[in-house]
Amino acid sequence: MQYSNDEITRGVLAEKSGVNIETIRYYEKIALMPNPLRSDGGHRIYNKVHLKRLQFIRRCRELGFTLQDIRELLNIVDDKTYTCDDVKNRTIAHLNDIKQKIRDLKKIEKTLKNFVSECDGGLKPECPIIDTLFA
Amino acid sequence: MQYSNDEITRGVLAEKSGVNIETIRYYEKIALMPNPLRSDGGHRIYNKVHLKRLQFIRRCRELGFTLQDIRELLNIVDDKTYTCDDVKNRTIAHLNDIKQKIRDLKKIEKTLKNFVSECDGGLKPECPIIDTLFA
DNA sequence: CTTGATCCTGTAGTAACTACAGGTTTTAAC
DNA sequence: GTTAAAACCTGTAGTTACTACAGGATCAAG
Repeated sequence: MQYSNDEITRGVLAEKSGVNIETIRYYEKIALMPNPLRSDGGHRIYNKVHLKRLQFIRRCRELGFTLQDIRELLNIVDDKTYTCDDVKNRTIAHLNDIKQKIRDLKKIEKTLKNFVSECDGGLKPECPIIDTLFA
Repeated sequence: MQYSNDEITRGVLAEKSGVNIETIRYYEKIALMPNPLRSDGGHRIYNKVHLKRLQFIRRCRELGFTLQDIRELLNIVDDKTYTCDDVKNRTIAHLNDIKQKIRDLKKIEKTLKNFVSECDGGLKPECPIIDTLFA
């Protein structure tokens, strides 16, 4: 069995997409990726459509979308029932989540900075950080 | 069986500490919390020392420390082998993680904002966000 | 002494992967 | 044509930090 010009193995798909080879199988299991064709011996055969879809998923993940978000996006794209309005609103909702996370982390950052500034870095078993957290 | 002045049940400990009642059992299982005394009938009996420890854990979690970080902190505190220097360094290391996370999220925020600004919010199945992610 | 609240245990589910074992197929070299 | 290594196959288990449930026991109040 030979893979023709457009056809690639899972390993090659992993390389080209930047997605872990095991993760590809995982996405298939949870039906984010379709069941691919198989060789006579049972090896998966992928093509450019799979690659595009997997890259889409990877980019969405890098932007912090959950797999559920991505599933919904892919569904409306597959259906062609999506609108720019819908996608925009989903993106805004996600952006708001991200903003909230940044706010939360900044609060933590501030607290940690205060903690660090109160430590003399001495070598005795006494520390204002521990004292505060145990108060 | 009666719980005396200092002694409290798991439910009360959960309330006072702000930690979920099931989570308390989880922390015991993974040995972050010690095995408490038991009543004749097998119910857990906690006291103020448990409460302090659990609050310490909760505060650390709220600051984004992992359970492994907290385990190490508790170990050196229990041992009395901790120093201000050590705690300070751990805190700085964690602070750096937090800073990195903020940077990562800000990058995402920027990308998402760009995406949103490019959408006209129309009702047709065409959207620059989808186009970009699928490119 | 009954009843309802709380507790007990073990186990399973969540998100999003990642890694492994033990076996088969494919490919390249000879 | 054979062999050996690389890549693939499957199912399953592990990761983090919980949370929730079922089915039963205990506890406190009336």
